[in-house]
Amino acid sequence: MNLDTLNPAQREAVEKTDGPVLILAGAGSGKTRVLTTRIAHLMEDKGVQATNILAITFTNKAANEMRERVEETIPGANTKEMWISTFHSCCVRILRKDINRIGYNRSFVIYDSGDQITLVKDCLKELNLSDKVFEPKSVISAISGAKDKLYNPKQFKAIHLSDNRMSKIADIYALYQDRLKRNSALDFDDLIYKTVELFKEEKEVLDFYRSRFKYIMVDEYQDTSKAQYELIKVLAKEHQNICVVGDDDQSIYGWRGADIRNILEFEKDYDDVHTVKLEQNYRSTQIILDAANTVISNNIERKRKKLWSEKKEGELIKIQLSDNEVDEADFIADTIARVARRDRRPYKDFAVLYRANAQARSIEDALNRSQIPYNIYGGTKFYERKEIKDLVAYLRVIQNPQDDISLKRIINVPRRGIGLRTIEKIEDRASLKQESIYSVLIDIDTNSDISTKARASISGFVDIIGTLRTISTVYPVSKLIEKVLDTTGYLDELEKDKSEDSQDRIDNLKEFISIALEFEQNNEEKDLQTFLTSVALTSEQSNDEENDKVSLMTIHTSKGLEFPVVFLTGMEEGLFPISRAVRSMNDSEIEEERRLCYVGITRAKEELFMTLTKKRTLYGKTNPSIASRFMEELPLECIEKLNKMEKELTYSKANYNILDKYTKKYMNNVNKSTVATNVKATIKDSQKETDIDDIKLGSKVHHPKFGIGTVVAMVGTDVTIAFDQQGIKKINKEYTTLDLL
DNA sequence: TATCATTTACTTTTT
DNA sequence: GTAAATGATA
Repeated sequence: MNLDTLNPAQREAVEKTDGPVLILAGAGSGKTRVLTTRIAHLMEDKGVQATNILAITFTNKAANEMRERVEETIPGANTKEMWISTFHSCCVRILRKDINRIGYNRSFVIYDSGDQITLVKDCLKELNLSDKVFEPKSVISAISGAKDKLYNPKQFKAIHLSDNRMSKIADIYALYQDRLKRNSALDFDDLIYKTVELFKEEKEVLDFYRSRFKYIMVDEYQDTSKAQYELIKVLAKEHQNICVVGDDDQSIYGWRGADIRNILEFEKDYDDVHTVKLEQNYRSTQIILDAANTVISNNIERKRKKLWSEKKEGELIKIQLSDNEVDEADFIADTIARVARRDRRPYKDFAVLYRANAQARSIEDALNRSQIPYNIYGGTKFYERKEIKDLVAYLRVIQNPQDDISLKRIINVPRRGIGLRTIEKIEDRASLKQESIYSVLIDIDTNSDISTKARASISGFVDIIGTLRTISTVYPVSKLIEKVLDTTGYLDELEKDKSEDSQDRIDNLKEFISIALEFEQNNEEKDLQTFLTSVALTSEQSNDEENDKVSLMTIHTSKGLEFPVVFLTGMEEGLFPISRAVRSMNDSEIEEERRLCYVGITRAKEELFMTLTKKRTLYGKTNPSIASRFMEELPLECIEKLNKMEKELTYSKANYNILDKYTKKYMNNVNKSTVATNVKATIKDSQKETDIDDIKLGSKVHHPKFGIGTVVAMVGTDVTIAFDQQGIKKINKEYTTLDLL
């Protein structure tokens, strides 16, 4: 194995194969190259068998890339025996083999976040808890946090004994787990949690994998959770041949359970850790690196490192201030067109990055206007579309009829006259008998409290599922899907409706069939269960990367990618760093935002543009902007302002306080008025309109529906009015006729 | 029970 | 601004 092309640090990281190794790999320092070379070195020079290697990544994409590159490095290597996979698919593989030892069904289904919400709602109903007080989303994030930290419901309850709300959530957690098990389902967090549990409880299983995985490598280690950390630790316990690669400065998934301490304290957790820092950057110009280094140096909690490059200084970072998001987008489109022409760059050299998906729209519009082709990454995912989820629910029920959540989703889709009342009755019966809904459906005839009509529909449904179940064992998945769409009448229903929307849905379903066909071609195991697993664990949409298009994505999504020209947009307080207005951010949240900014800057190879606006409309509300504090952290010698920045706009303590006050006041008004009433106060198509400028704070007005009131607040296009009879209401002045008194 | 109107939420999301 | 969830009505 020739290691001469590596730099000294990279070479050290490759050659130090035994014992714990921490590789701190800065952005663009060639870490994938180091990892693949290391695997090749293990096999070629150290005689390690492929079966003894475990390489863990976070994305399927990274796993595939790594496997391909190992194959390139050692042609003919038998990489099939090597486990190069994501945490989740690695765990599924382990669990499918042995989860029955801890009381689960080996043919479990995997629930996505949508299913989780449905299940939590069911649990809330059963516990008679309000979903207003216990918002399903926040309940799930609490449960997910608990699982990431390896707390079972009992432990979770014990920790939060003094906290009433949290201890109620612990009860929900307990029921939630119970229901998952009864449905033969695991959620994403369970995949990790249950594997750790399996290893803890079944020594035999643990020993098997311990002796198999003699060399373990973990990529993106800064993103591991406590549970993932524990999983690796327990596997590596004996041989200690564990190599983790990561960059604490690129830890941007703290909100998803990633525990940055895992990487910061790796040296404490293992004995005799060999640490290698990869600081030479092969990606960006020195100016871009200087900017990135300076910004990130404002973080306190980090391992010191400084990226350097042999590349030339390069272009200054250009900063553009626009009036609003439309102008910002136009600037981006114009600049792309100009630079593409000037430097003869293909469109795929450009990326437009933003903090929130909602920003994409205006950019899309501008690119469309300029006829610049683009690809959007992220947003609503393919598998989250209603029709796809319905279809997947059918497939799941076929594979595992115990899956109540999926069954309830499709029992009346398309409508077959099994209404809410009937379902409720069946559910009651199921929980009484501690059985699955499907088993109640099967002997529905013995059920007297259900109408004959409903009973007929139900046995029709049971017949359909029964037939499909029989077919499923012999048909390939693509054929099975066609059968499902056909026999359930799902496709018919869509075809009857001639709307554009339905045509889109039909196209999506066809797309799903071709995904199934592709699956059949690429996999040795072609059964339904394997297909469903792959659907659950894959979210990447096949964006045609071959094409010459500009890339639009969030900064999160851009991690690990690089582009010659990058636009970082919306560099404004409140948007980046983002804040949820009411609650101001704490230091660690700001540090994570700053790391995100670091990730964004370091995506650029040659040119970087940063854009911001004077005022921005987001979610239908227009607010004045203040420059992001990260702009102030850029070294002056690295930047060039394309237009003059106004003083009020720059980030400073004083300006920030003004914004803060404004935001608080704004939030107060919104809360008060929306809490006070549920009555709609918007009237469209009004004949005449009162000139809005005439209305001032304290004005007496007459509203056609609510009568006389006083204006107590005005924000954006919303007027909040205290009515004499109806209480406080928020009214959109653009759509309402108000008579000034 | 189905459909329409109205309200509500809305950061990021590798699996 | 907008999709999805909820609530009111036929």
